[in-house]
Amino acid sequence: MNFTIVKAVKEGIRALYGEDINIEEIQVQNTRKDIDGDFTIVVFPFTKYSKKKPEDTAKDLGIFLRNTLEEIGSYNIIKGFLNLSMSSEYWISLLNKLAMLKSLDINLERPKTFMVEYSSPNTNKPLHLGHIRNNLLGNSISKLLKANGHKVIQVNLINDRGIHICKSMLAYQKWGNEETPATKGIKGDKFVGNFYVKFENEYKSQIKNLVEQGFDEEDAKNTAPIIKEAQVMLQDWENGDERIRELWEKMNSWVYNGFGETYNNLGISFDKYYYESKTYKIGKDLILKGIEKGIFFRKPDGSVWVDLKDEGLDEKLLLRADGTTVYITQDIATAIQRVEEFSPDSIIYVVGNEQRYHFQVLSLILKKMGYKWYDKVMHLSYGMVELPEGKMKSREGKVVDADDLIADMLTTAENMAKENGKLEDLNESEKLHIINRIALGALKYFILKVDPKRTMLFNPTESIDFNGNTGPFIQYTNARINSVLRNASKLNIKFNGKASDETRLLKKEVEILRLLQRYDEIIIEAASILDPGMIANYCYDLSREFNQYYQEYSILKEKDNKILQFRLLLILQVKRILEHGMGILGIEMPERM
RNA sequence: GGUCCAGUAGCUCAGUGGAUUAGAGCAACGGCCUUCUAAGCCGUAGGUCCCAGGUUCGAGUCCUGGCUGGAUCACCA
Repeated sequence: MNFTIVKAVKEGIRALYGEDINIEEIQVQNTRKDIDGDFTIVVFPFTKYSKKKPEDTAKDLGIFLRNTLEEIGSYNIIKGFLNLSMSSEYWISLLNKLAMLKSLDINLERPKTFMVEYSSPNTNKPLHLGHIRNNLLGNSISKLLKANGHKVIQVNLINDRGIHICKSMLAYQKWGNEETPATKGIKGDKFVGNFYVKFENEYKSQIKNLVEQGFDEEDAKNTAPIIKEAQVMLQDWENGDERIRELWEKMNSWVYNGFGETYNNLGISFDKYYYESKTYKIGKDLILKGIEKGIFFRKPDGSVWVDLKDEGLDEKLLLRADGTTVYITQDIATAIQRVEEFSPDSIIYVVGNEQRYHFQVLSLILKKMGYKWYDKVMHLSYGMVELPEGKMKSREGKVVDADDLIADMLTTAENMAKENGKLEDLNESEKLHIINRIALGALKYFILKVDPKRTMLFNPTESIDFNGNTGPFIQYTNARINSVLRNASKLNIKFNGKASDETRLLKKEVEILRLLQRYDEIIIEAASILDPGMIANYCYDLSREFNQYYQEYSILKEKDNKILQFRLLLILQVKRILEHGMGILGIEMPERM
């Protein structure tokens, strides 16, 4: 419709003032809520053609548009703004068209292929709230792109090797006593994470001792015996030492079991896993070849670097002096592998904003290596989740653990249901199912409604809300609609799934239709800036509109069958869009609550 | 110090092609359940949109400078 109006305005300016204007000059916006109208045209830019006051120009244009477009019912003018109100026939046909759509996904002639990498955990510590934001964002972005008609490959790159893993392995060797997650009765990732903490504690106390003996801080960090041992272990690992490899595989499998449980709870899955341990060698070879080609250079100590000064950056390390690889080494290899295997149009890395520099460097190195697709590497850089006392630090144990948080949400959801006297007539498993959806809905919505690039604050003492602009509010709206539809069938109301042209519409109904009309626009825009928050806020607005409508007017008590049919169709479409939108956020709707 | 990001109500956040009187939720206060689910609805109160300039008929939005907070510039990942 938007475009139809723009075209008509262009014609109008030509007919009225004889000027052929650029369509960029024509601004058609959605009319503000408190003003009558559906679309607003800003007429200020046209006054230079009309040589008239804005009000008079708007009047000319209003008359012209009303005569040209039958969809326009009426118009009004406020200052330099021409507000158009569409006819009720227009809205009803819009609703009927929407109802006939098989899918709310955008239909694209030429879908693109996106690879979305997210989660990418280290196998030395359990997941925390920051990872939750990452996982939810990655998952939701993938769904958002799919809803836009694209093909999406969701991948997870497991950082399963490196000095950090050796730290927990070493601690296990020293203090593990052959315990396992099973004998201890705790989740595998937690079990391994504990040993990582044990290492860090021992490391810290060794540094402290050395400093007391007169070493300076840097020296102490480098010469502490335990870090030396870990470095040796990393070399042994790279050399394929069997005992080390065995331990490594055992501990990693514990971690994967633990992560699997958390992913499962969050409703997240991947199409493909990449393991750093399998790609780092390819990366190393590529670097060595790069030296021969003169792309990279070796320093006297044997370490390998790339010089990015001509790109405005610094030198960057690619291989350590002892020949072991760093993070970026395998990222280079993985990117190349992915392009060869899937030739995606874009690889989106969902990684925290602290790694901006890293991905800038990655892309530039690929460019230097001669890969023309270097600009397909896209970093979706999201903000940290902070606690009231500041950033979360896993080494200091100042984190909100992912599993604990999910468990807390479940308890809260259960208490809320009890308090409100809900779900009492259901059996345990039904109750659990619904509570689970509500708890996760609250958590997911809380995280995803915030613009990804913003640093967000989480206050654990003020637990996540279930009222207001929240997931449960939207789920509740949907549950109410379900209830109306159930009652309709109990009352033997025959629903014919079509609205009649002759239905008279309430103002509130038009407001809802206006929102429904914008849904595809919202999906497209949200995808273009990779912000699921837009979807969340849209669903909230729509839910609010519906609740106001619901409170003020009765659907099922309506005597006029035409109106009743219209209302049923309207709320069914609201439900459909809410489900679709929340689905993009990875939030499932309970049938009732 | 360089680069990047952010600063909107007491708190958490919308406002993303400049446009009509800057919006929600939470917290506070006051109303609405014999009427389709009150996890809801209505109302009251709450603002120097960090500051100063500039562009514009018009700036929370664009530009410049500054202030504050965060990230980053590692043989960490």
